[in-house]
Amino acid sequence: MLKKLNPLLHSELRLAIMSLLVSMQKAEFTLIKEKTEATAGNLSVQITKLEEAGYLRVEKGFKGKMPQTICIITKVGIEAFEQYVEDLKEYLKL
Amino acid sequence: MLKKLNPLLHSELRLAIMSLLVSMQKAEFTLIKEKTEATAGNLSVQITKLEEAGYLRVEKGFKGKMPQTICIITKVGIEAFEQYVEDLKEYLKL
DNA sequence: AAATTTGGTTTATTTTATAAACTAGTTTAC
DNA sequence: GTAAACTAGTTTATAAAATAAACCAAATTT
Repeated sequence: MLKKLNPLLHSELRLAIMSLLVSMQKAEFTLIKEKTEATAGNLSVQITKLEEAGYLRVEKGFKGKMPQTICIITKVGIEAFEQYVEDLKEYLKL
Repeated sequence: MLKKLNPLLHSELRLAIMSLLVSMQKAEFTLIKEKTEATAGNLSVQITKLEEAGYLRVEKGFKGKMPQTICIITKVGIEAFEQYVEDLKEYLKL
């Protein structure tokens, strides 16, 4: 019947992050923060969870003198997202 | 940008309940329990939340001598479900 | 050079989901 | 006919998750 939804993706903020990255491939922390309107703390926590799952990679560097965190979606992440979409479609009757 | 998802519907079990009711219009507690594979306690709690939101109506009666709880989806519930589907589509890029 | 802002992380709190325990009655087996 | 097991739930406690608040280090502005 209905498949169990991936709990890592079935979260509004994490889904928004992944949705953004599916379109853009990579994005800065600050951009993700603007687009999702999340607090920095919440975003930091959720990015770490996605990173630990291997759904994205984090590259830390500097932009001028300011620290910069870039998130890059992985193949595993893209596949998980696509699977989640398929599973959800059955709930939504699409 | 991305709309805020209705938190009442963005829950795996509650979404499964509503998904079922969108197809069937009404269903017994026991049937919903079988189809969703939820525990009775969890189901009871989530049905109450959906009822309090006016997304479904609960009718209590007896089937022979056994108590019976029937859930009937409301217009408000159907509309909320449809709106949720529209909002989610943007996250899923459908 | 003090105050504010940027770009975050860590920790604490609140909310939510889930399971365990309980209630009330019914059916079955002795 | 009564004890045991089952049905159909509800209530309460616990676990997990989301979120916010507090913090840190460095940069920028005044």
